[in-house]
Amino acid sequence: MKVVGVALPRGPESVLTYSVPPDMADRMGVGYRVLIPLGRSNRRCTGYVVDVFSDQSNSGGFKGTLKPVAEVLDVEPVFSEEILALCRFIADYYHAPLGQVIRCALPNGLDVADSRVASLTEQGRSSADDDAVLSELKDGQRQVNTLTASISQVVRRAAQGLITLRYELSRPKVSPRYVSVISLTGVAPEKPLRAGAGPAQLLSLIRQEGPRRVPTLRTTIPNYGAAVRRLVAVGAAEIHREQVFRDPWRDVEPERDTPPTLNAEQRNAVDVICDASDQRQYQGFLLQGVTSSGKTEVYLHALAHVLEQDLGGIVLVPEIALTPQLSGRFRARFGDKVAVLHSGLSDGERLDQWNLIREGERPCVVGARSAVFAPVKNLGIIVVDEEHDSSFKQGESPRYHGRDLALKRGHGSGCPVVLGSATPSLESVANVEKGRLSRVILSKRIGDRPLPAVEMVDLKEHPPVRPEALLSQPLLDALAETVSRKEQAIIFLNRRGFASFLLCRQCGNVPKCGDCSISLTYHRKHRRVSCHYCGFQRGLPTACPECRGDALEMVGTGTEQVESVLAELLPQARVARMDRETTRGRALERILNDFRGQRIDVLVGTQMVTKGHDFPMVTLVGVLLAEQHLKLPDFRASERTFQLLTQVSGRAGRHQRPGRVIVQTFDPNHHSLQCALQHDVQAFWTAENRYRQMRGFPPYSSLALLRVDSADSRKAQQMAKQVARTLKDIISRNKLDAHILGPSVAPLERIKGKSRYQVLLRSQHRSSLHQALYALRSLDPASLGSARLVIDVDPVDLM
DNA sequence: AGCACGCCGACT
DNA sequence: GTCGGCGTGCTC
Repeated sequence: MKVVGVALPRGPESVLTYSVPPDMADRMGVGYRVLIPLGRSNRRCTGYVVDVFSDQSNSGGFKGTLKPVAEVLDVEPVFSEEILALCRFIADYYHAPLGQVIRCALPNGLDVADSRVASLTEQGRSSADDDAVLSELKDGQRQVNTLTASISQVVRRAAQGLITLRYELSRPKVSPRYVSVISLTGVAPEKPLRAGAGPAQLLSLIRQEGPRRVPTLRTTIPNYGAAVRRLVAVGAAEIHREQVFRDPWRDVEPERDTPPTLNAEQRNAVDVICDASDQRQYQGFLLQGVTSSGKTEVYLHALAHVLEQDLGGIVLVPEIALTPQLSGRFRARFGDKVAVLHSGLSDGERLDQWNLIREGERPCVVGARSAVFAPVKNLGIIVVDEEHDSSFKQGESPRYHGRDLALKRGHGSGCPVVLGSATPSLESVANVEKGRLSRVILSKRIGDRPLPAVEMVDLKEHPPVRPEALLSQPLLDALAETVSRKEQAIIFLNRRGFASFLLCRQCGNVPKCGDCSISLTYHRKHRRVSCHYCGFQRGLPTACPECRGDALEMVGTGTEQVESVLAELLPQARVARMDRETTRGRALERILNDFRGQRIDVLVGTQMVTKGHDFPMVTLVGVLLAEQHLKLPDFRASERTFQLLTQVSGRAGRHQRPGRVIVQTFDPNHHSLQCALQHDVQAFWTAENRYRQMRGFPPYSSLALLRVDSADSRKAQQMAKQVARTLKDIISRNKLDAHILGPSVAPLERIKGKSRYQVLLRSQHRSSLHQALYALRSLDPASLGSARLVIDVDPVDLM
């Protein structure tokens, strides 16, 4: 009897063993999804087959009788051995359950599971009007967990014979979509159709234009449903079902472009990458090119080469940069070979893209971090654009880093991996020095255009003329000048809303979110305050919630305020704003198009404006508060600031006209700012490296952040102490070269009603780190109680 | 995650 | 006394 190991997307974290009924044995294997009975109720759940054994001796030490697999859900595997190997690595390295990792690697919404469904019995129906629980079921059966009544209430009524409970398999949330297509059989209708009527019109339409999708006839054929039925009835036409691919490009005109000629540096970069690809060998590259040096064109040429060899490629980009413009460039070059995968897609669109990739129809994938799991066959290249970007790290379990997995997958698949950036992470630079990555440099901007001149405006010398909007005179002058030349400007401030917080002039109180230790941000447009961490909102308080005084003052500048003050000070300019608030749904596309089409002169925005955009007429970039992030309690604060400044500066002067960047700051001497001013990446690394080495931070050590969350603050603190004690114990008992920092209260002390305490585990050797983390599993999980322990390996921020 | 079991406070 | 609340433990 065959036996399989099944990993589950949620719930039990270990791989469970099931026997395989003989009739299923040849219809499944590793990579198939199966339904398996679970628990004493044998509720059926989706699981992933990760092991197949030919007999029961390999069942992982489980003693009892194995339950049989209930059903095979797929006709072909949904993940390959290659992807499974990657998932196992992630489960190991990031200390996440294997099933959860596999779930992340697959499109959403495919899972099915039994859920408990309640319906009324005859007896229940007769008393339904006098019982709140029963009356909810009058319109038919309902899933028990959607009822307002508690489970025990429902169970009791079931025992009384008022309700029947049974399990029913939920439908998958997404599945392929089909449409009916009508085509001609070639058989002429026996009796001639009445000329001019619906059926005759339809017949001649199909004769002229070929098979039609039935729903499209609605507007062209009178009474189209009847016409279709009639044509089929007389034998002239037939209906078949055809899959429709929900297309994210639906309304976007396909463009074609011709590859430009590369300069010598670009040519060289493409050549070395293609060489590695031709040899089907893993090699890691760091493509370090100043902004506007044509990195994307290098990717495009390398991909073109790979696609010519009938191999596939994956391009990972930060979510925020995955605009229609960027993916449009790939589509313009490679047409229907391109699939996109990002959070803006509906589940249906994503499933269809994923299936097209799996079937080999779309060998080129452009997507956000989870696209590293894309089922591309015969990978010839993986590109990670803006590799330094912290959004490649997933903020929830499994907390993987897309860039590191790209390297891992390339290693496993034997293909080159290209990490591109103007401001590489210190980790990648260190990997160059260790010989793990080969550095390829693009030192020249396209067309030998100079880098923009960066000027620092010391806000102590030039106090903002409008303090509430952080706008100094030099910047305002430059803006006016730019607009008068019919050129465009970008103003960057990494803070949404109108005012960052309210301050009571009487008692000094700053209204905070009830669930988070975060001050509430004022949004003028909606006259509301909101918490940027949990989304809590309320109307603008008229009085101080503490002292009831009416002296609430707005403090701190956000993009909304900058937009409004600019509109007032520069009435001749058309000012728009781009941040999370103004870019809901398709609005991002509209703003980008308007800016590109010069229907906007000045674009005020958050981080969103810094990434990858290419606007020819932008000649001025203003940074309102450059040191904004330098004071954060995070060892990467300087690195972030340098990267952000360099990226945003790179938006200026990308085409014919020279660019100018004005950086406002109260701290003009900080080395991050100075290095960005001089465009001196090398100097920044040298200084930053020295600091990291001295303090023992990555890349000179490996870190894991252990965070304990609990609604009960004392419990969280107590558990963090226990985690620290356990780790200390493990370290000394095994003589590990690792040590811990903390426990300490997290910099963001409370989020969504949970108090957070943390312990930092640090080691020179990754293996010691992992040994300690493995041993941590001996921590009695029961002692955690209602507290939750989060393990974040290689954290990108320590907040 | 979901579900069963078991131990305590609020009612008849 | 019992009902029904929720904390704790298990799922091949």
